[in-house]
Amino acid sequence: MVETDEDMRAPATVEEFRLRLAEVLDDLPRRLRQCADYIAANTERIAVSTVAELAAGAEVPPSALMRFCQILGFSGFSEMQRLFRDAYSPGFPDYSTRLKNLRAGEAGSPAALLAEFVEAGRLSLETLAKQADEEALTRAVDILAAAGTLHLVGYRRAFPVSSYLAYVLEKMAVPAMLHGGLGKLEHRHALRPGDAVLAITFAPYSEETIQMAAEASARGLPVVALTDRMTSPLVRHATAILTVPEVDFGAFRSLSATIAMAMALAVAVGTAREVL
Amino acid sequence: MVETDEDMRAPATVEEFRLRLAEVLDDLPRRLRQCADYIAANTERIAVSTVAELAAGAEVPPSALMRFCQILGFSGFSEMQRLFRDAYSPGFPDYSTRLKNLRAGEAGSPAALLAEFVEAGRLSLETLAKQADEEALTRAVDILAAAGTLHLVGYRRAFPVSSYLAYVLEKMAVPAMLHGGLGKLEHRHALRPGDAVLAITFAPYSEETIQMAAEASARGLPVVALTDRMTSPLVRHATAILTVPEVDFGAFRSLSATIAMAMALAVAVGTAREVL
DNA sequence: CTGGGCGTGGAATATTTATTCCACGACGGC
DNA sequence: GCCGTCGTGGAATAAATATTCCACGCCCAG
Repeated sequence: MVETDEDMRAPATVEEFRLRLAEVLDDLPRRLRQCADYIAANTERIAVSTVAELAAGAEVPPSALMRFCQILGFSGFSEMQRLFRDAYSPGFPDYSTRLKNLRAGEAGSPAALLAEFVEAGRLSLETLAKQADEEALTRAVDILAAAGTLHLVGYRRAFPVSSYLAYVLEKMAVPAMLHGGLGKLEHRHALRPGDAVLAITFAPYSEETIQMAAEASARGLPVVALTDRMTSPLVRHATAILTVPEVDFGAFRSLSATIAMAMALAVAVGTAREVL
Repeated sequence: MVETDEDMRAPATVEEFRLRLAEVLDDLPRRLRQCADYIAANTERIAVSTVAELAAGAEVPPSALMRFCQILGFSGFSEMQRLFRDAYSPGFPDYSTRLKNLRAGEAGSPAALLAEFVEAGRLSLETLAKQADEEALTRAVDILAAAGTLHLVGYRRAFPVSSYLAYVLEKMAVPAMLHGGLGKLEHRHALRPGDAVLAITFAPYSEETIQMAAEASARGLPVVALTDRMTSPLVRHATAILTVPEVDFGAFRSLSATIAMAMALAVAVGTAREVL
């Protein structure tokens, strides 16, 4: 029973545990690697889970997780768990308590800011869930699924959303073209018959986006608008209108709801097109 | 089997649990009273202890504690424990499974998809609030506030985040340079002494981002990593590490938590710099 | 006192959970 | 292309843990 190249003693603190984890990470076979990843991402759950639960989370059989514990230097899962159970400090039982705690820090502290953004995002999502216009969404999907190339238009704050859409659509093999953002390039001539435009803008609305939408609608191309309210200047040019309620924190917008909407749109369009 | 004067259903939340506890406290025989006292004082240990351990703590035999659980309305200790384990970290282990089914099941009406993305975002944000590392966040802010130009590195999925950061930082008059994303330009030579790098990447990690971080750290520049887990290859090059838990489904990631973190970072850095 | 009900502890049992073990299969070196 | 090694998953087993059950004794009412 030689201790080949493995460290014999088990980590005694959570910190040691992390180090050990990083240490072994590189040369680990597939399944054990999965364990390491999952455990690293969910360390806090070790204390309150069973082998079976963690193994399921990591998508490995329990025996793999068992071996993993041993490689880390523990005699088995129980020993590893004991480490985390002992170190278990009540943490923060539930979301609202924790949020209060974060906010309580001096105003403007990074943690307090984080709390505000998290809350803003959550509120936005909740509102979106309540008041989403399903009909408009379905219409938008139909339009985009039927079109040739999709033109994604979004400047400034909307650019992160449109660029993400471009990425996701590409993954789904949907032809899409990203306009706006960096190079201020004029792609107007790229609009071709059969194409559709997905225009994204929020107050204060960007002129370029509105013009693009206007141009497309003048040429008879369908325009899907993703914007903040029904009074948006985009509305007059749009064939389908999706509004997302976004709660701002100061001048800063969380984008959570917008991205959720954009993703739903993208995936729906992607699957609809696959079928065709 | 009459339910004399006892409430039949078990508490469903920690709050309900506390109420129930206070409610029964008064008329309780000696041993059960001891249980109640001990449990009230050590509620947080329930999630990570065995019946025997808690019983020992309360100085009662296990069977007494057992009866106590039942009086509270639970079927037994296990059920009570489950309440606290779930409260500690809400189960999204089965979440990715849910999304898989959604795709496989061909179900996805656009509205259903939207609901899923909303839920994923909400979950991500809550988890972020619970397990954010305040210390690391503060460190990251200090580093970035003290630096010259900030280099934002994020390809693919991370690009929306870094581009949003670029936008916000510009608004706050913080000198920042956006790398990666579209033009595949090599900006490596742009790194200058006194600068700092904010690198963003998630599994599967993009090679370019890691190289950039490596380069910076080799030159002695501080690197802040915004990534998904502690096993990220970015970790070895980073001066400060921020991890965000994001419910993730192939290419479809809600990004809510990531953006919340990024925004908090940007605003904190912006205000810190103003003061200087 | 004395009988009945209730609280009690501990021992027996059921159940869950961890851990070991081994046969199979892939992979790489010879 | 064969053999040895190593990774793997699942089934068998061991251990821990929860849960039930019952006999005893205290206390109070009659």
